Amino acid sequence: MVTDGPEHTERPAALAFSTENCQVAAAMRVLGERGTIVVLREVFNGVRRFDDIQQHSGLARQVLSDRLARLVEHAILRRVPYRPEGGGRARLEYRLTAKGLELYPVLAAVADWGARHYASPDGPPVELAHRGCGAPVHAALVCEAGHAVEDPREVAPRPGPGARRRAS
Amino acid sequence: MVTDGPEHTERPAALAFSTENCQVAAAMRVLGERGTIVVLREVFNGVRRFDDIQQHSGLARQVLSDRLARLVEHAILRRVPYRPEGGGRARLEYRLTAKGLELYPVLAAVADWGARHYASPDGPPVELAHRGCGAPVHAALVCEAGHAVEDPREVAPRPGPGARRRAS
DNA sequence: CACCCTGGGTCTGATTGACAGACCCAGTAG
DNA sequence: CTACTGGGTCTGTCAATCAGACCCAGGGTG
Repeated sequence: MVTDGPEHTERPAALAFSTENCQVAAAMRVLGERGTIVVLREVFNGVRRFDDIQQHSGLARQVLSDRLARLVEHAILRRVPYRPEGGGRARLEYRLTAKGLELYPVLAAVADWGARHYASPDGPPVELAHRGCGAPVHAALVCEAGHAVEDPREVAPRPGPGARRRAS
Repeated sequence: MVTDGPEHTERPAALAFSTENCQVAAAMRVLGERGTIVVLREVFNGVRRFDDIQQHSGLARQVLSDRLARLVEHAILRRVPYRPEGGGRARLEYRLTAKGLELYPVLAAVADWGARHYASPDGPPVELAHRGCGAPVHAALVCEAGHAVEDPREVAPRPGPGARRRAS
């Protein structure tokens, strides 16, 4: 289906299928509001308290409040109360759930693409490292037969198990 | 840095660094507006004409117009005029550039996460296949030493070459 | 030639989302 | 008791998105 070839004379196959249950659309309903990915970047980088996230990300306070609430509601983040060791009142931090940690490939892929195309001359300010060996970590495409898919042109979308014909 | 461990008593290291040149933020300035990823989904799936994209995605026409213009401006998509074979007026389609194709890991990662957490009982309506062998393709984390990183907890963010101290 | 149709937009008033700044309340410490 | 701080919430203003209508250019047809 997706090639960059001369297919403009045929109706694309994808048009015949419904997008109602599309996994990309469903994910973007959760992740796609302004600032959500940036909030996740902060938490993945260890910045977990409301005010720290707000100042480091530059997001407006009630946008941040809304985004955090939604991420908690979707079980991507959880609120963890704690007491600072030097004493003082109970505070709150936001931590990733297992579901939230599964967003690491999304964040890594966005970071890789951003670094490749928009990095400053010095390179990106953050890189991901493999704890085992210290080598940098990247997002990649791999197939279930174990092949590394280096060229995006080797990927073809096709109808999946939940594909439904559009009523038209 | 990012563990889910008991680090809440220390200031997170990431706070000391500026986010001004962050690759995630830079990418999200391009990709993060409402509907952009969904537009890219359409084009990756072979839906390339304005009206087809509009109807299939459900986006409002001037939001779509704006998003397409921005994607063209950022050299992610290009406009290609063509003539239908049965005759008729010149038409336009939107095609991915090489830079645009490099977003496949982003789209795949989003799709994987969406399918895992929000798929309908039948499963996702679209899957990606490896042209060489036909096996399904996924986004994965790999390190530069060649290891597959299966557990997100094995990933640690660290300051990269472009890391800059915050003035505070 | 005139007329019609279609494709890729653009426009408009109404609704919703984001902003800066101010404010609030609860939990501590002194 | 007062003061301070942390995690929010509120308010008026501005920006983004919506549905529906409209526009214009490039064709084909009679």
